[in-house]
Amino acid sequence: MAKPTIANVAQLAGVSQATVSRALRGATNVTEATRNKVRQAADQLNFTLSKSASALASGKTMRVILLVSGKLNEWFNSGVLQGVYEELAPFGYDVTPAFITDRSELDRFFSQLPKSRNSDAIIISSFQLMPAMREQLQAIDLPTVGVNVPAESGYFDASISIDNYSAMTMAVRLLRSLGHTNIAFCSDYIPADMIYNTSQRTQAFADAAQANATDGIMFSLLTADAHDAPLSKSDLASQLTAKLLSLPERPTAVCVETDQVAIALVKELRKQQLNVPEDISVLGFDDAEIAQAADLSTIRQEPIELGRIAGRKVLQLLRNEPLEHPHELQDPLLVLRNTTSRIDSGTATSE
Amino acid sequence: MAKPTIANVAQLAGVSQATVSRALRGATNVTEATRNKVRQAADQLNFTLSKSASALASGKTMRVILLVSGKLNEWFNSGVLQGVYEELAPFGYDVTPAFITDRSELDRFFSQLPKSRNSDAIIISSFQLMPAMREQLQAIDLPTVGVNVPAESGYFDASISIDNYSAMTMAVRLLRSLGHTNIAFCSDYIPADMIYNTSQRTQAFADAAQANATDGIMFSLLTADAHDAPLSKSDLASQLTAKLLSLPERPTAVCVETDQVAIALVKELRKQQLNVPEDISVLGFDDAEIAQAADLSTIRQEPIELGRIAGRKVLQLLRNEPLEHPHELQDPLLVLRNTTSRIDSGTATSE
DNA sequence: TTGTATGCGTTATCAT
DNA sequence: ATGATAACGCATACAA
Repeated sequence: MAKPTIANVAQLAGVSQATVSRALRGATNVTEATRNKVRQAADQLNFTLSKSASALASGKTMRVILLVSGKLNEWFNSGVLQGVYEELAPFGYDVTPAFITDRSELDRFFSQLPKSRNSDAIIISSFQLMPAMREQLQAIDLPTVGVNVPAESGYFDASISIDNYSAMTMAVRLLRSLGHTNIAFCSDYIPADMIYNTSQRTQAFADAAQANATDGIMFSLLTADAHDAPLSKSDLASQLTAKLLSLPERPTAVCVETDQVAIALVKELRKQQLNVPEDISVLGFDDAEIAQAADLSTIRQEPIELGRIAGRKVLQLLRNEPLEHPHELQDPLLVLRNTTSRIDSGTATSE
Repeated sequence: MAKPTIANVAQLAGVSQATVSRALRGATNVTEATRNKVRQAADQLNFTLSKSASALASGKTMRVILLVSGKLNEWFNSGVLQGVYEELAPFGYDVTPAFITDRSELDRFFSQLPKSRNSDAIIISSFQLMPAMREQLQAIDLPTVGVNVPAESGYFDASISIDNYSAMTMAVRLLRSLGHTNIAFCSDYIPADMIYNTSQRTQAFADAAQANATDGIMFSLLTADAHDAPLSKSDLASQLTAKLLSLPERPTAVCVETDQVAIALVKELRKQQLNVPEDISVLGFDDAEIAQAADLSTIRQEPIELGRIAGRKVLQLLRNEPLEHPHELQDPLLVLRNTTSRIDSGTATSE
């Protein structure tokens, strides 16, 4: 038989279509006896329910969209996907990933979003909230949960984000207690219409600097210059190194927005005859696999866990369960490895 | 309006439902004038076609399943996903990832596979062909393309795989021409019912060894012992190091099945006072991001490209286009960095 | 080129 | 607990 339908199963089992439907979906009001009959018949015919037909009839698509900024194979994004999948798959939900890398795609996606009846919920990861998005976001009647999004509630039904502010505060405190009094923060160049949430770290660092400004600590903010094309990590690193070394007083510690850049920076610094961590401490952000391989001290993010939490929130929303804490912040974790150390007093001035 | 249907659009545009359907899907037999009318009406109503309804009516789900072994956030898998997505998304296909980590899941998945009418095609990545799978695979009437699967055709309509044999041959040749005459291959422990295709590399190395056995080169195969739980990479590395150093004659070069393990091995070797690459060369496999960060010489695999090729094959299959070369092998690329070097004659004997 | 009518495979409402 | 039947929203064969 080419493609058995529910009718075939019903006939073979000697019951009605409705009963087959009920039996196969595990509805309560079916005798175990008939349920077994039906199951047997279904097995025999190699039958499974058609998701499309179910979706059409029930209004539930059993799919949730995961929209990420940047490519699907990026460390953070693929981790979130994994986490989301882990939570949703057991309940029969498919997760449909979508990714967006530039502004025009973003606009197009969001302008279509409110119309879409092709998923039951949508998870949005690591997007800055652009004005244009806000309207669209509110126009969606689907459950919407954010991952690593600005915590301003009202746009997402729920969200889970890394607490960047707490992270940078911890970082600054750590470096201070290691004796560092001249700390820099390196951020990648971020175009104005870009979408990543990482720029929040810059702000968080600035705030932390502000909070510690009184006790004579020096802070500097280093950013790569704008370019047409995105810089390679090593070009970026050498540019940042140059800026670092041309400061009036060379910092003894550097926070870097991303492990990748941090590692490139360490390489570049060593090339310039600066010892890491003896002469200068470097602290990354993420704790991706490479951080471990490179023995980089870093602030850990856990994308899989974020994805799981997001997945669970989706499930609750879908069941109309009230969320105790719709918007959560996750505390980051400092991972100390081999690129940070106590300041070597005496070496701290200049080269 | 809650959820506009095609009927609403038809009414607003003053045409029939059929015309709306045709216009919106870009069928040829529609006047540009009416198409515009329809588009306008659709925009105004915030209407998009329901995938479920389309799928039901047309028999095309516009989705393709990507099944991978191991987690979605693994380097290889997420790369393949990205590549597949890049090719399929522009044509309106959703890609639905699914992953499988153990044998029982695999059995369940494959036993359900033939029945499923929930996707138009299926891409299967990095699975060893188990006997049980073969039947199921043949029972599927969906287009099926494999990524990094054994090249035995007949089970997949198309496939694209890394040429492991060629890779290992290249690796052995390279090491030989660097003067190495005692070469080892390190593989992770792979349970008998496991699914990864990487074990093929072991075989390929054995074959390459065979082919070069005549001219006095020594080969050894090192495998981690079986354990209940999978070993951590560093535990694995220290175990392999121990085996390596307890060989009658210590090899001067080692191929390692995976970058991750290779890097851990390098660390362990250095801890044991062996200089890499001066005393011993290490060659990884994959060229994941960590390989670059760790300056590891390695054999490059390009998962994104593999995914793209698989995606294109799916598209062709879906269009019933004949494939010139349904089953392709991709030549690997040697990437020389800082863990391989010419043998230091004289140091080559023992520690 | 456009309209009419039917069917796609389920779920859900209402009976029984 | 089970059965009959009307949606669900669209695509397509056929007619005009």
